[in-house]
Amino acid sequence: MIDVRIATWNVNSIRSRIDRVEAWLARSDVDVLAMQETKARDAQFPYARLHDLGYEVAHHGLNQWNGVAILSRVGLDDVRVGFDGDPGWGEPLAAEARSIGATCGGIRMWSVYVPNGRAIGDPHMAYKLDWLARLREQASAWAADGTPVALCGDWNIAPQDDDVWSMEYYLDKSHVSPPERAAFNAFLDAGFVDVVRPHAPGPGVYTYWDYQRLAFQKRRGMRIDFVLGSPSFAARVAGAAIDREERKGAGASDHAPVVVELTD
DNA sequence: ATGGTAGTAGAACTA
Repeated sequence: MIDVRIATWNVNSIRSRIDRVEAWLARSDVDVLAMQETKARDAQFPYARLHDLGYEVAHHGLNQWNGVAILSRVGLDDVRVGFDGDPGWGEPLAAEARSIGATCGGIRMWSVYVPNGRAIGDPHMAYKLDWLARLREQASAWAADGTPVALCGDWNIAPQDDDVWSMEYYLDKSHVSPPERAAFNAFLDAGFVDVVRPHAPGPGVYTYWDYQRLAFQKRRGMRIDFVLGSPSFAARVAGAAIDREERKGAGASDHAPVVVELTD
């Protein structure tokens, strides 16, 4: 085992964000990055520029939507695209590019982009809940033998009232509904731990701010990006932080990177 | 005020 810095970041298009991603990797010094919403097919992904920074890269992208990747400079083995039981979407029903796993520095990393339920009662909401239930089943199995597992990504759920800038605003909207929170809490009940919250407690601590209505400037955000660690992973967490500085300025993603430091 | 921004696209869809 080695000391490792891992991170998760919804980049909202790798092709439009590659300059900022490169600069952030250089100054953040992370060893492993789980990326979501690359919005690119594999053939469009800028592998070479990330290789030049010293990272091995596994990407899964089928079209202009979704897309997930894992970057690592501490090994990238046993890459797995998707998980058993992914309910899929569309006609014909097919798994979207929302999950990829790899073993990096002894950690089983997963980059997950949980479906956006859009609205209460929307068919996308049922898909989201089903997708999460299936992922939880698999995640429990991955961690059952004591393997350190990290489920990293954009969960599109704000599990606690303090995780949104206004519960009044989100009343009866997606991301805060009881079924979504139950789907998230099922991971905690299964033994996974939100390893960032103790090091970045709320209220007022978020990972996502809408591009519209000056949400970032008005501090109107949501905490929806999480690293959920299995017990053996959580035991090694020495620190964590949300890099809200990266949300600033022209050309920022609407999500901030979330960094977790592990010790031996 | 049923808006606003940003991404993929090259019109509308997604978030």
